[in-house]
Amino acid sequence: MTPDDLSRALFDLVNGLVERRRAGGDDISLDLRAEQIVLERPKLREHGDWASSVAMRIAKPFGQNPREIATELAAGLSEVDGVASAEVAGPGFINIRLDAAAAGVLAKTIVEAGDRYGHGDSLAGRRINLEFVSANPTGPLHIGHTRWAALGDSIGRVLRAAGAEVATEYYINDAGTQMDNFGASVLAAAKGEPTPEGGYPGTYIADLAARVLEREPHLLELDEAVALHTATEIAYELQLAEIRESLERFNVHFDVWTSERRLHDKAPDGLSDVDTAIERLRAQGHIFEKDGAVWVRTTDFGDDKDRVIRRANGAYTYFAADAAYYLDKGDRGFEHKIYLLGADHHGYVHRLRALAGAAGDHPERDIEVLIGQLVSISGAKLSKRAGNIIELDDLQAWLGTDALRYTLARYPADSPLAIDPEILQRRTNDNPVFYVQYAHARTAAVDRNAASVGVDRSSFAPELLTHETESALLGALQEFPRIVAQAAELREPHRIARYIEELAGLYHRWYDNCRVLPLGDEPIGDLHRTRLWLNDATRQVIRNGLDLLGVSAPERM
RNA sequence: GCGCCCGUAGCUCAACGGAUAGAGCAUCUGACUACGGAUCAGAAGGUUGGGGGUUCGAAUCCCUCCGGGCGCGCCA
Repeated sequence: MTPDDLSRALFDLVNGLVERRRAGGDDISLDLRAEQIVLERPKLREHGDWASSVAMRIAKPFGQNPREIATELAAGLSEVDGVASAEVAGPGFINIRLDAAAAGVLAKTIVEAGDRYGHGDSLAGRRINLEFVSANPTGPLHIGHTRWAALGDSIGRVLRAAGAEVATEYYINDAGTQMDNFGASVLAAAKGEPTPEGGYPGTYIADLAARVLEREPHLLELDEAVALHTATEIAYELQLAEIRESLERFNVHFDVWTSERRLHDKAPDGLSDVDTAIERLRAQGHIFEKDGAVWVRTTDFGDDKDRVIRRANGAYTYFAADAAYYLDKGDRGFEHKIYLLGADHHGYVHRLRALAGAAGDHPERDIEVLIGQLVSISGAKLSKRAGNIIELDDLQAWLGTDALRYTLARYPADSPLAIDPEILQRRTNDNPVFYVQYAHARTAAVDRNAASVGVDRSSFAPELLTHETESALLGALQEFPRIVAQAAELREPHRIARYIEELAGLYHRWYDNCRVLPLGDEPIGDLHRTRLWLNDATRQVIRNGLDLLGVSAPERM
């Protein structure tokens, strides 16, 4: 008996009700789809395993008191196989309780599904392009990037779990003046000169300069322009490699790395991707020229002003490469593009939407911009090497990948976040990640102990799982696929974290009340063996949930 | 000035338009010679920034005011 089975049964009952009324001459206009029959997990256990508010929703077209409708539906539900009881409560809620066997079989279902439990097809057939971090390759990743890295990677995992085909992408801004300033800074450091105007501060520049000199000992003997180019290229390569390594260590993977330069490269026909992109926008009728510059009429799509795409001096703006990249994503078959941007870039949202519109796509449907607010952390040491920023590498070394990733994924992106490093370092239930990981380690310990005293999985009797902590635990386990689907739909991985925290709590309470191992010389029975299945199922779901967040599920701690 | 985001317990934050707004921390009281006490049981803590509106029902949607963050280049 899954929630889907239950809502289907309820749907049939509602339809039956409508037909009977119509046969009785009532004119009821109700167009109810099965998806609209939502079952909720009541906050209070005494309200049953599942609850539905459908009677209140359809009361108006029925022209009838919601409690009367609920009473009829509840009577029908009580007859459904696996339903122990269905009662009317409050203004017209139907509270449903499953019988123990119907609820308990889930334990075996989960164990058999394994890593796949929780995965679904709610986004099947969708091809989604997910771009995040995309930090300039001119320095180390900082705390802001760290939040988007954790969040973006988890969103990718959740979308895949919901059946979508996802490409995670990192856009490398390796063209433009910031690269010139970067190279000039490195070269100046190599010469022992002070940081030039507009250059990058921080001792990491000096470190890069030393490594550049190692690679190219004759750098300073080169012609100035050649030296600048050489320094820029080698430092760029080293810095980008460092960024990739930081991300890999942080358990964040990108499928595609796109270089902005590549978009400016001339093809054999003399046209770059950027040139082609502008022509494609022109063909759509959204390009005009003014004051010697080339513009995109982004105001047609809600932007507050039109945007220059090619300056009067002939140089392309950042926006031009972005247009080319956007079109490239579409050409590679991604209809849906998600961008994860920091709050300081929210002014760019209208431009991106306008870009989609100007390219002939749907500006609302085909592009989605998620804005992440700032994150702060008290007591973090500022990176001297990178000029008073907080570095990802330092945070990771300080707090650990698991604690950091979990914490950053635990809150919705759109609210500013203040992290307390003291709590993250504690190994008690103050610290949610340890609370959840400990619950997992405990399931593993129970498993080991069960094996050592001979409790095996040779029988499964779900009707024995009657303790209130068991039905509570089963109820939560049942919910996991819906939580994953919802997290994917809303792009909110924090829902996974909140869920596994609740699950861990329910597990600990069950553990305190229901023993898997026999006590003293008590003989091993079906109840012990069945509880071992429930232990396995909980372990599997906690592990699957942690995996969606990129956090490890330790067997021992 | 215009635009986007936020305002919930002392703190950090939850809550598909649903029932008595929930967790953790901090505070107070309890439980180990029983599968890991890194745990569990309980107490206390709120006019969801203010005021209107929409409806069976609003922290959630709309309007307005107050407070905070961020952004408004032929920069990237």
